[in-house]
Amino acid sequence: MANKVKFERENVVRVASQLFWQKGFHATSTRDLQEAVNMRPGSIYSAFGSKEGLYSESLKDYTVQMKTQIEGFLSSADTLLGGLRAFVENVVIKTKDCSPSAICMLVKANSEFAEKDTNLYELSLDLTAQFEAYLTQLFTQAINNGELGNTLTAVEYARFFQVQFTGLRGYFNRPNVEQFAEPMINQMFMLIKKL
Amino acid sequence: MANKVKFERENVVRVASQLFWQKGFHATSTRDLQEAVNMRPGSIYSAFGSKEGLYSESLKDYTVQMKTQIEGFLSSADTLLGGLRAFVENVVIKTKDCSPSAICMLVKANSEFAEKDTNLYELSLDLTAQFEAYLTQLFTQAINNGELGNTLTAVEYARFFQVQFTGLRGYFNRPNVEQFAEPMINQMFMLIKKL
DNA sequence: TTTGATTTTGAGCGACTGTTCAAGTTAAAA
DNA sequence: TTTTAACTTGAACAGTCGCTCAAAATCAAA
Repeated sequence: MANKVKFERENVVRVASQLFWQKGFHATSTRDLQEAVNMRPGSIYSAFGSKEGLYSESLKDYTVQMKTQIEGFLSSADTLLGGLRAFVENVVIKTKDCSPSAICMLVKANSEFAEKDTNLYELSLDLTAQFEAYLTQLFTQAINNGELGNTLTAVEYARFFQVQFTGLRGYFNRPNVEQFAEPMINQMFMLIKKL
Repeated sequence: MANKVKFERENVVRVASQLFWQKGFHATSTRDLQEAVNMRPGSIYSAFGSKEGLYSESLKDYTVQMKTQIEGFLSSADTLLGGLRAFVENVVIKTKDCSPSAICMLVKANSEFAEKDTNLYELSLDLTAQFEAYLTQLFTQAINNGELGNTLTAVEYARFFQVQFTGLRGYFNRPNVEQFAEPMINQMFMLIKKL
C-alpha cells in the first residue's frame, strides 16, 4: 500500500541536531533546516509536526548519543574514572574543532529556554535530571569498586562532576585556551579522587 | 537650542539589559524592548543605532554592574576570599529569585553567539577576557596577602574560580536544588584554599 | 513671542518567520 | 495494468521581524 518514506529519520535528526546545537533554537530558521536535511517543509512537518517537534527529537537524540559515547569510553578503559576522563578529554580537547560548540547542547538549551513554562524548557530539565541520574549510577559503581571513597555520596559526586564538566566546557568555548585544557582536566580528576 | 532627551540612558540600558539577560538576544524582539523601556522605535534607533547596539551597551553595562557588586562585597569583608564568597552566595542564593537568570549574562552571550565572526561574539570574548583579568588582579592581591599560597599562579586561581562559578550557576539554573547551594559553595571555597 | 535645531512619534516598509495544503509523484496491492 | 493510499513538493499565507522617516512636538536661544 502506497509509498515509502525517502529519508532516514536518524540521519535527519542527527543533522538537525548539529545545526540546533551550533546556532540555538531561535537562531535556526526552518529554511536553514530544510537546506541542511534536504527536505521540503511539507515532509518535515508531516514527520515532526513543528520546528519545536524536530528540536525536541534532536535534543533527545543528543543525550542518547552522549550516553552512548560515555559507554564506549567506559568499555575500553580499565577503570570507571579512567573512562570518564577519556570522555572528558575527547569532548574538551579532541573533538573541539569538529563539534558545533564546546558547550553541551543540554546546557545551551537550559540557558536559552528561560521562560519557565515552555515545553522545551521542561524537556531540557527532564533530560538533565536523567543525565544526573545516569552519572549517579556510574559513581555508585565507582564507590562500590573502591575507585572512590565514600566521603561523598554518589549523587554528590555526580553533581560535582556536572559542575566541573559544565564549567570546563564553558571556559573552553573560546579561542586560544587549548594549552590549559589538559592541566585543568588533570586538576578536575585529582579533585574528584581527593574529595 | 532645541529639545532635550526625555529618557535617562542609564535606566533604559539597565531595563534592556534585564530583558536581554532573561530572554537572550534572538528571542527578544524590538517590540518587547519598546514596551520595556517605554520608547518608540525612532527614539531607540536614534539613541542606540540598532538592536545590536542596544544589546552591546547592555552587555557592557552588565559587566560594569557585576564588578561594582564585587567591589561592594570586597569593601565590607575582612578578607578578599570572604568578599568573593559573599558575592557568590549573593548571586547563587540570595538574588536567585529576583534575577533574570541564574546564568551569567556573559556566559549566555558566549553560548548564544556561536558564529565566530560576529560583533557580539567578539564583544562577549572581550568582556570575558577583561573579567578574567580583573579576577587575576584580585587573586594576585590574595596571594600577596597570604590568604592563598602560591602553588597556583593568580591567573590559574582566576581560571579555577571562573570554571567553578560558571559551573555552579549553570547547575542552579533549575528548580528544587536550593538546599545544595550552600554546601557546594563551601566546597568551592574549601577547594580554592586547599589547591 | 518667534525662531529653529533637536527629539519624539508611530504608521508602515520590505524581508523573513513558522506553517499549510492542493497538486504532483511514487510504489505496493488488486 | 490499474488502482489507491502514502509521501513529496513548493507556492503561498498570515504574522512578526528589525528598522525608517516624514510629520508633530518640544524647548533653549534670539
